[in-house]
Amino acid sequence: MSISSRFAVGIHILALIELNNEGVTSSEFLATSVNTNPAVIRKLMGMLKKAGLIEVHPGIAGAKLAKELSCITLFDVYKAVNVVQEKELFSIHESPHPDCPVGRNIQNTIEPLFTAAQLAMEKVLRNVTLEDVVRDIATKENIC
Amino acid sequence: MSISSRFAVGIHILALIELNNEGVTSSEFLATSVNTNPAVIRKLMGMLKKAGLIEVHPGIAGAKLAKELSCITLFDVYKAVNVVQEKELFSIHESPHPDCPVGRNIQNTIEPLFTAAQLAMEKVLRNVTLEDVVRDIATKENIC
DNA sequence: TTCATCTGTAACAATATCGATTACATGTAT
DNA sequence: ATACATGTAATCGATATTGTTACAGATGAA
Repeated sequence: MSISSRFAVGIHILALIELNNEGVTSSEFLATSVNTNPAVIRKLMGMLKKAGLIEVHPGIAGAKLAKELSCITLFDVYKAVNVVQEKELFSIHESPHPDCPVGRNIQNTIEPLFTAAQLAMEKVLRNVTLEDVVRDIATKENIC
Repeated sequence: MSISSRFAVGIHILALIELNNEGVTSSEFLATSVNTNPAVIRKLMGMLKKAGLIEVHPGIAGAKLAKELSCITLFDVYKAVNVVQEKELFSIHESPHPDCPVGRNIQNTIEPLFTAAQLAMEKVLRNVTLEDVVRDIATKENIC
């Protein structure tokens, strides 16, 4: 199991919109960089738009960031592209047998533990902004 | 996307082996409590056995814990049942375009961030033992 | 107005994983 | 020998992902 690459692609899209700030960042342009289909990009752009992260308009080429880079965290992207639902990173088997002490309690016992683990992961995502990502890319470019 | 319920079922199995300590914990007994098929349980028992968490023998009914409850963490179970590979909780799109500054750096930039998030989640799992789980179940039983 | 170009979106296929099911080989004790 | 357990492979339906095609709708320029 892996979390959908929509998350990684979403980050890619936002970083490229920023670094291509003076150009027109169309779905086709993005698709070439990501190496996928423009329709896939447009679907993701729709999600990012709905989450208020980018501005994009029908018939008008190009997307722009709707927020400061430093105000967009990886968690914002993660929620925008809908890869993991709240409290559902781990799935719990349904309908364990109620006549068994373990069966009738396991869900309630495990759920807060799983949620805590998920929140710890998400906390790391909250503490990284797209500015950090873009800066890292810029640094790597200058070194090479 | 959700992490396979094999993890939750693995915890269920180990907790029930403990609480049924004086009885015979066969795959059929476990399957009834979990509400699934005995073959599913046997497959999981094989994984738990391979990881050194339980003892179980062909032809002999019942499984026993191979370690102290307090020495088995949720992380041990998580690794045993093979639900998430190292550094692969998040998937990253392959083959981004090397002619683009973002395309040629995004993977290296993102990977450590994703790994850090995964490790934070796993750290929580390392800090919970099956003893904690069983104690919580026992507490819930006494209250009811 | 007409046309080219872009976004928005739906439908569909290929692939992978999960969980359940069935079947059967193998091991053990009586 | 038989009864019963584990070990394991094959298969199936359901679901999610990713890519692909197609087309409707919006926009701006000729």
